[in-house]
Amino acid sequence: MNNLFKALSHPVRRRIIAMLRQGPMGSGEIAAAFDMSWPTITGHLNALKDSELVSTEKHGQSVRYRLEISAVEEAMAFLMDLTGTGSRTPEDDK
Amino acid sequence: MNNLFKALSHPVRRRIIAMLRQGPMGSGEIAAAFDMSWPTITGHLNALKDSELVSTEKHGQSVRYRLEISAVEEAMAFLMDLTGTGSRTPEDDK
DNA sequence: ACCCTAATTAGGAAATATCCTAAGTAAAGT
DNA sequence: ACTTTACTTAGGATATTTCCTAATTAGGGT
Repeated sequence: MNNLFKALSHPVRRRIIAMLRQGPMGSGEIAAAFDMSWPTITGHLNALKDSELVSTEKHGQSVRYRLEISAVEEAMAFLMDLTGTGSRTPEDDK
Repeated sequence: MNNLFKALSHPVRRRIIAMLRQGPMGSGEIAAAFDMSWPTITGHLNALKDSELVSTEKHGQSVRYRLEISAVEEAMAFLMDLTGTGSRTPEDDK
């Protein structure tokens, strides 16, 4: 939960997940879209993986990154709870 | 937008906004709920104010912090766009 | 005027994040 | 076996965040 919002807190990582909305992409393909070194992007991808916002899948020598909607929904649930009037547990605050 | 997610990225700040769900609170009242110094909590409150997730209102010598639902909704809109299939603009990625 | 209560700002130490270049791994082609 | 392609890990400089204590501001009461 904490890693989730931390992952979302960087503009580059948000842009990456926005890109992945259209479907899985390779690491290099993602890196090419940014004005930063490939290793830096790998670092951001690792952060996204730690947060479970993305998952990976090897396809030969390339690695495809896929957006994990379930994690996005988890973040949304937290925010929804803030706007709604429903009941909540202390669990939500972690 | 960036400040918004950055504000949400710290567990203490998330707990604060969860507390404010039940209504506005004073700075000291909030600080008392944490095992940290009051100035540290003031720092977090300032971060929340910068992100526009909370607003303040002076009431005599005490300051009340209020949750701003509109900012929560802005964050939610970003996430919703990720899960949905609707069209999107580059504006969203900021 | 003086003090108390409520809260913030200042300054600084320690931890974490962000970015780079260089080096390493691993699959695929020749 | 060697090379190329695709990508990650290692190491390190710099920037930012997080937290503390001490000092300050501001309103209210006596």
